[in-house]
Amino acid sequence: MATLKDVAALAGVSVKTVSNVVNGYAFVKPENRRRVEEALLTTGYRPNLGARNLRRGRTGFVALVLPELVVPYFAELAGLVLGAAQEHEWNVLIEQTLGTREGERDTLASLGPHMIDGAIVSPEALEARDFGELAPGIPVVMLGEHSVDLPIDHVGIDNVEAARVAVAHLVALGRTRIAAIGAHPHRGTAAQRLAGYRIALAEAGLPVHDELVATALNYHRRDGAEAMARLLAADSPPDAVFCFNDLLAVGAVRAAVERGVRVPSDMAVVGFDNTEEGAYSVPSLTTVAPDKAAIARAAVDLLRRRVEEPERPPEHVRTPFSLEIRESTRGGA
Amino acid sequence: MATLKDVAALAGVSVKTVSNVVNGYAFVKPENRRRVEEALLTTGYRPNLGARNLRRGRTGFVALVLPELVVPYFAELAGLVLGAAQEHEWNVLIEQTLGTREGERDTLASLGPHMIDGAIVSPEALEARDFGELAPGIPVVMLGEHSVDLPIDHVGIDNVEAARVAVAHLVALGRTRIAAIGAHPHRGTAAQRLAGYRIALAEAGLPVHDELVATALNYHRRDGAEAMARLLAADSPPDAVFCFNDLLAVGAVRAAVERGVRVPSDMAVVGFDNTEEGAYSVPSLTTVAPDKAAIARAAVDLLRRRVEEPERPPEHVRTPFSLEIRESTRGGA
DNA sequence: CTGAAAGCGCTAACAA
DNA sequence: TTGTTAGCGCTTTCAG
Repeated sequence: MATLKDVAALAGVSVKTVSNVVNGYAFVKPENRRRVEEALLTTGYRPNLGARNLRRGRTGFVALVLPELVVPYFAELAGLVLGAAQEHEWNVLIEQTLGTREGERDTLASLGPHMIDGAIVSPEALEARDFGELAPGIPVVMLGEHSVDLPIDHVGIDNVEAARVAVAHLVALGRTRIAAIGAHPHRGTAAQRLAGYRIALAEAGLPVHDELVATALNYHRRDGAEAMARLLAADSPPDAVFCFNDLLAVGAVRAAVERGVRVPSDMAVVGFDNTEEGAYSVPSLTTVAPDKAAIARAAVDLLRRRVEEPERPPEHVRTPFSLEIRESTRGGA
Repeated sequence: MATLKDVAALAGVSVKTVSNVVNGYAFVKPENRRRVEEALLTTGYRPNLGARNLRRGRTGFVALVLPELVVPYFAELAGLVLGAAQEHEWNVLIEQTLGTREGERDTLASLGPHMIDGAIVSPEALEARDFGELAPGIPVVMLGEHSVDLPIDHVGIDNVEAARVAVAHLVALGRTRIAAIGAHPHRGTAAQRLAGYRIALAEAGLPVHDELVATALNYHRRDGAEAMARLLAADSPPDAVFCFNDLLAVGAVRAAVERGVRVPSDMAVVGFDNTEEGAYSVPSLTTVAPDKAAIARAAVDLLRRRVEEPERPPEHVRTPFSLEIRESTRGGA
């Protein structure tokens, strides 16, 4: 593998000149430039980015730390982050934490402060205060949970309002026993969505029945199915359900259908995330649609700004969302 | 950020000793070890992996090059590769090519031979011969398409046989007008699955009707829906369809249902990939289930062996698959 | 405009 | 057992 030195020797110039050509420095004698370019070609020189980075003190890598790639929301988001990062000439290192706190700690710790220029973290189990000690000196942008008190850049939607809108939609349909699936003791977003749910019910003058709030310790299809099974087994089952993500909703729909409960006539279902899966499922899923592309762009952008200017005050970017109304709350197929 | 030198100064020893302690070298005088460990702690030293790698000549990174993370099969596979790589202390850099040939070329080229120890590539548009020139000197393991003539490590299932088994299942159900969705002019796997489809029909003494073979230039849900719409609009529509991936199948089911065609009674559907989505869709999807964990493990393992021993003859690992029979070809819901 | 040389932080050969 | 030192390949003063 040819090095700068090899090229210089072949072209009969110093490494400096070669370096200048490679890095597009303007003032190089045309004759030298020509010879260097020729030598570059014949050697098939490729700069050693590791060495360059060591010298420059940056790596060209950012880490994207997320719970699980099998969760479509994260897969879609990851794809968008990859694209956004590419525009800033960043390569993305994806790390799965599997949602455990150790996973999230280890990941950030193991990369060390040297291999990455920064990290975009979508925390699940991680607590706010972990961040400081965890990634000392690593610029971090946080996704999802909104904790204004933390001095960390953050991007996400207004989860309370989004949940409120979703449940208000069910109310407007005339549903009165509206359940929620996805309550979770330690997840900030879960708490916020639950709050939105409660607000919507209160606004409608509907009581909050505790037995209609189903906990889900994971947000997979299976958990949604199990939660729905529990709700249906109760004395007076719900006539609608707001699920805290699309995966839960898909599982809930499946469990309902298996028991002969028709969606949406017997049971209206709203999800959250607007994954492509939900748009094609039968029935298609009404869902809260965060602007994922905006989230990805904002996160990468925020990270870039923080890298360039480490001392700037942390920023909280709120991205838009909409409610995507589909068959699971309509008459349709 | 503390360096080795800082630690050495603080502990009153040489960098060598500190390096020895950090790297777990056994023979260090206990007294020195103690002092170094203390200095390590008070400085909060973290090794600069970039520098270490520059010295060692390896990077600790592997690239996983795939078309799109929004495709659940790739998301699931990526998750498994991440896990398998972790066991070999590799970090994974995920690159999306968006299925274009340029994307695949650029990706491999841009990383350069220096930032990654190797690459696992799931090609879509890339042609066999591209590989040599593309990644000169980079150890590469190829996923998916099986091209024995290429001197490159490779892992995948027997696509011809898998397709044959899938279609034979439809035949056994008594279906006689069995369509295929997913024919593609340039994809090796598409050609193989089509071959398996033809073999199964031939074995059953069924004719191959060209109008029952639907092309799909992409393998997304939308493409499946469109293909199914075309098939249903024909004079004598099929009574079963074999889709070359689950996404196509999901789209096909949706298009059928929208037109009042019942699955499976009017139209049996088989997919390919065994994504979680298919297991929870309504009706749940019969599908060819490749052992994705085995693929991920084999790929990482093959890559490790190639990195260690660059001159070994290329290997072709064939991973197992099974046919997962669910509601879309059964009586069920 | 270009060359020589220092040095990013680390490992390893060689000495002591 | 530990210290000294030479690089890994690159960028970047500093001279010239």
